[in-house]
Amino acid sequence: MKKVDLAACPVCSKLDINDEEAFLDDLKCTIKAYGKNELIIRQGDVCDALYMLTQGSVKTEMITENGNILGIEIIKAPRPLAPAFVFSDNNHFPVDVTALEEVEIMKIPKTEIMRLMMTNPDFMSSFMTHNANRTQFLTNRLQLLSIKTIKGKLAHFLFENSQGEGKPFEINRNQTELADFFGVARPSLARSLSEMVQEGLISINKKEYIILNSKGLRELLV
Amino acid sequence: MKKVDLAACPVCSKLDINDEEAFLDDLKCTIKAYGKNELIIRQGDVCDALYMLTQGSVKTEMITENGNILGIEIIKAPRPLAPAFVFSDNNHFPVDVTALEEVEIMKIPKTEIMRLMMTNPDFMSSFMTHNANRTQFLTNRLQLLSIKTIKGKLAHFLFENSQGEGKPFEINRNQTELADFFGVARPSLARSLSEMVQEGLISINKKEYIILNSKGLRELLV
DNA sequence: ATTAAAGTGTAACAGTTGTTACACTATTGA
DNA sequence: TCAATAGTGTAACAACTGTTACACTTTAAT
Repeated sequence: MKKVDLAACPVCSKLDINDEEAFLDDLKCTIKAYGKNELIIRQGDVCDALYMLTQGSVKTEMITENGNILGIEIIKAPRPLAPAFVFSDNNHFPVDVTALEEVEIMKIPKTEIMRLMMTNPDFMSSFMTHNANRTQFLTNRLQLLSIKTIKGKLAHFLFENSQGEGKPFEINRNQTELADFFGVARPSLARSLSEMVQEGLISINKKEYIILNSKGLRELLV
Repeated sequence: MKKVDLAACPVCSKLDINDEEAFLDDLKCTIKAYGKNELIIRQGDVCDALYMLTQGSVKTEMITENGNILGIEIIKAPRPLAPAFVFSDNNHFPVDVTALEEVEIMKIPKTEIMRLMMTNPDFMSSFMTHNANRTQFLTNRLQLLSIKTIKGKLAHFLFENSQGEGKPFEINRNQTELADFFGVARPSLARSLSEMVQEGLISINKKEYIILNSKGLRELLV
């Protein structure tokens, strides 16, 4: 079995690394590989186990009832996928999960997770914290979506990623992906971006952005 | 101390009821009362304890950066408030919490929660499930917000609450609250509602709604 | 019963976003 | 190097929503 970097995983980081092999040997789980662009999990699938992404990276996206795509996030190994849903009463996945490259998924039964939490306080604590952080992530998405104007969303998003006025920073999404992330149409996003550049609020060079006028940018949030 | 209906609380329901008194006696916690319309928790407050709503009801709402209000939900006792955030790395409350009537809040330190989870597997399981359900709730909110048209949101919302075509059902929110819930302007919501009534899709009498044409209503989601 | 407050219906207009279409540039693989 | 593909810039118009304003109805309180 390929070695997994347990220490890098948010829910396993506190495990005693010396026990790692024993830990993995004891664990009853199955591993499955997926190719690039393959659909790993479909929105609505029953979630009866913990899906741990051990190799590669995936994207998650929510398909709304009117067929639009709402980008959620990009996840890199090692990290669990939607861990909270293993325990929910209505245990269905809320998103589509698609492989961005060659991917390996470890599927750990719910009973095993329960056993780990019982016997391993550190695992339990990490698991709780990770789920709490996921909730916070969703809350942030909610906040972003609730900003009504595209420029407002952009301002919020740019402030979140910037280190300060004048300092260049990278956004590793293209316009189409950004538009999906915001839940808006691509040409509308492009229009807002070019207007903000014309107004001297920001500058854009490929995927490198600079905030030129944070005061003016902040006014878009008012 | 006023008796609390532990069995009705989602995270305590599996506790042995015979131990209830001992459970509450052992628990190191403080209780505080709030009056109607009093602000109990402010968005951004540090969350270093579990806030358990033991009496009354509250509403939670998110204030966006542009000052708009996004209604989240109405919570009735007994239920914990934002339990997941006790364990998050950035443990700040994501919402304002306001008392809708006379309210009592039990504040349980994080260390006590940890102890309960360690010593009481049923509590742990309930706590996990409850947090998972909360995540699912947020996901649903996200899905609702990501529907772009007001009529689409309404259709989604009405289907969610209806028992079927022709069967009346109650919506216990007025138009202003519904508009906040959807994150739209009140007159815009009223316009959409009256158009949907005129088109024969639904009927409205005070807070009683009926879906008259579910086929037509479903088309608003496409 | 009367008054104040809350909630609803509606209109006109401004503003923002979506849609569609097409030209152009950049990137990638053969 | 070339061709194919992906990504970007932009325009015109339609569609939808927000804003503001005001009349009206219902509810709650005194």
